[in-house]
Amino acid sequence: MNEKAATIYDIAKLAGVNPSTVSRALSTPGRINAATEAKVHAAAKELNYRANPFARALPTGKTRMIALMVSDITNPVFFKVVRGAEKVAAENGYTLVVAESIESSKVEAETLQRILPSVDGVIFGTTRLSDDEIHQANREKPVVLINRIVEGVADVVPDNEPGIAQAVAHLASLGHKHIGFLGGPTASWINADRWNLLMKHAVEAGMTVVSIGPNLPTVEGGRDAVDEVRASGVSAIITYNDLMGIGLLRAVSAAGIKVPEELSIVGFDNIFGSDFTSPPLTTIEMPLERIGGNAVRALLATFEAQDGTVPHGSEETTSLLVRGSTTKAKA
Amino acid sequence: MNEKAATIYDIAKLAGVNPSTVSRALSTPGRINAATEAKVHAAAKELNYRANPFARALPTGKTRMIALMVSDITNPVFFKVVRGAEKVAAENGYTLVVAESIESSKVEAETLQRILPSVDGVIFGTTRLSDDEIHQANREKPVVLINRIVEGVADVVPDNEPGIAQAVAHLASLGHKHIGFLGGPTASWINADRWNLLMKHAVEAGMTVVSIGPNLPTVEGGRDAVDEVRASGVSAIITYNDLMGIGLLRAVSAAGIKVPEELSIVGFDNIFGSDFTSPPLTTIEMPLERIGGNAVRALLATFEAQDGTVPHGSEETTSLLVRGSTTKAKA
DNA sequence: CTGATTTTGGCAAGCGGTTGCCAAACAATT
DNA sequence: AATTGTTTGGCAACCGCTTGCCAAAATCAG
Repeated sequence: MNEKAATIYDIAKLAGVNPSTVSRALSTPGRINAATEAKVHAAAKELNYRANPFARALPTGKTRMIALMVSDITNPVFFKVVRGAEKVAAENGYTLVVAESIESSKVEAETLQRILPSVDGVIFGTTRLSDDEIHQANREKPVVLINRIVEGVADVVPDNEPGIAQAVAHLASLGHKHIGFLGGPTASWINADRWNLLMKHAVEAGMTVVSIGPNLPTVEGGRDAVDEVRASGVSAIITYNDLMGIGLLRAVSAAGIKVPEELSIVGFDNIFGSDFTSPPLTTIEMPLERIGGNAVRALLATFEAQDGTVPHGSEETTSLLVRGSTTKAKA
Repeated sequence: MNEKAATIYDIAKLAGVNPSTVSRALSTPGRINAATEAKVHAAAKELNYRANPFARALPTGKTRMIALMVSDITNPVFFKVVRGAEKVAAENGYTLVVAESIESSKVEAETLQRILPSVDGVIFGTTRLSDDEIHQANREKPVVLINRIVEGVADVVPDNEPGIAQAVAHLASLGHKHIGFLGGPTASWINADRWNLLMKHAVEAGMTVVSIGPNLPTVEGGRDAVDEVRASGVSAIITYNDLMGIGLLRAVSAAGIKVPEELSIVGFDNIFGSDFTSPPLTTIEMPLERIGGNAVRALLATFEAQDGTVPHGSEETTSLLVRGSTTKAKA
């Protein structure tokens, strides 16, 4: 429980050199004589030395830790994002701190305050923070936003358009004329983006499209939309996310409406479990793991960039994944 | 991006006192005069002071960070564990670092080495590490194990027995005589525990029980068991976890076997999505969120305990959650 | 009102690294 | 061989906070 870790002073003594030499041998390869360097490394190995990250962080200000803030860690959308981020962070010798804001901007702000001093930068999953608060954070430490665009702040947002275009084309080819969009959080940038793109493509395809909700972006939110969906008379509906799609699918089936024969449903994200339903949910896939990884890469890039430029967007894209919840519109 | 944070020296200057007084005012309430303390607090507020956690960690050795190691962060079993742990950690002013070992003991050992110096203690979700490696880690920093018991190391393991007893009783009351257990990782302590308890209770209930697999503890692992399950002739099967249960349910249905009429299936854990299937999976519920929270509490307790005692077990228990995947055995 | 006791707050030494500066040692140049 | 240029590695200050020690100030007893 209490083996005291070796310090550079221990190594210095063992190797018969000055602590500063040890420091340089370990963190500035080439700065000192190769033979001395080898001797120091040998001593370090022998003592099973691992640098105290705090002692290192003090003078340099660099902690090699990155925070990833998510609104709800039990939301499966984040699983793969976290994995992708964790993987890239570890590859680069960084440690990822995952924090949850429990869908509350107050908690999020507090957590941010608690964590900010400990990390070199922050990635916001879906944040509830205002643009101002984000700018404020960005003034202290580099920030990367996932699925949101704020002027002057780095972001990673995949292109929603291909997936939506494909989904619309898919529904059009199945004869759907009047479709719906079950909306999620109105404050959400991505919700607006998806809705706007859907309108654009639906109109271009000669369909009419209506907005339903907005509801909570959860299974319950989907379930609660069944009356409104039914009342709207649409033959197909695209939901803000899979959670809502799954909730809707299950509630609608329970109400005796056949999916997909009487109602086609398209989700968004391809989360874990979206293929567990009967029928399995047709969905627009987001490359979540790559998004998480790219967010970390973007953050690391801002660490390098002394010119203050911030990376934007992403080469990532979305695409339709046709499963069982869509079929021909009833004649 | 670069606003330099205020230090206790800035506060000291503003409040007209010595830095050490500031330090005491902030971290040892009552140590100094109430008026002075108030003055310091006012100054701190004004400068928007937040202590540099690294500077604090250096002399004290306490980082107020806890690591939670999980084998696979995309495994839904961990979502709630992480949430519970994060919540309790935050409540106590600790920051949770979640690390993933990608189901590899090599990665796990490396990650552990990287993280250990930064944290006050470690919680192992399902670890692949050997008892020796765990003891080694426990020698450096306090360790808490979830779902595993190792001599001399603190653990949080809920009682599997009630849930299994209830599941057996449930199946017995439905007329099942010959049941199966689809096993997961053989090296897993909890897999053995579940199997042993199942044998005990099945025998007591006058049933026969066979072990099938072991397979991977994933949806694929469940899917791959369909032939063996079919060959075994069991009328009901309990799977090591829900992932396997879901995989089996879907594969078996796809093969034309009706669930639950021809085969009853009981999962384990009640993970996210286990109610998405048709029929929804009957499962033995684990109080995952509480387990995560209790693991953190256990760790915090060892921080306090100077006598080196380690907490064991948990008041948490398991219970059967009957949904749609179980019914009467065919006559 | 004086001596003893308790409060209060300053001083300074760390915690374990990093790094600018400099001198000694060595190599290269004429 | 003398001079200039490079390496190499030691010294010491510093990062921001904590804490043991001590003296001055305030409080309490007698």
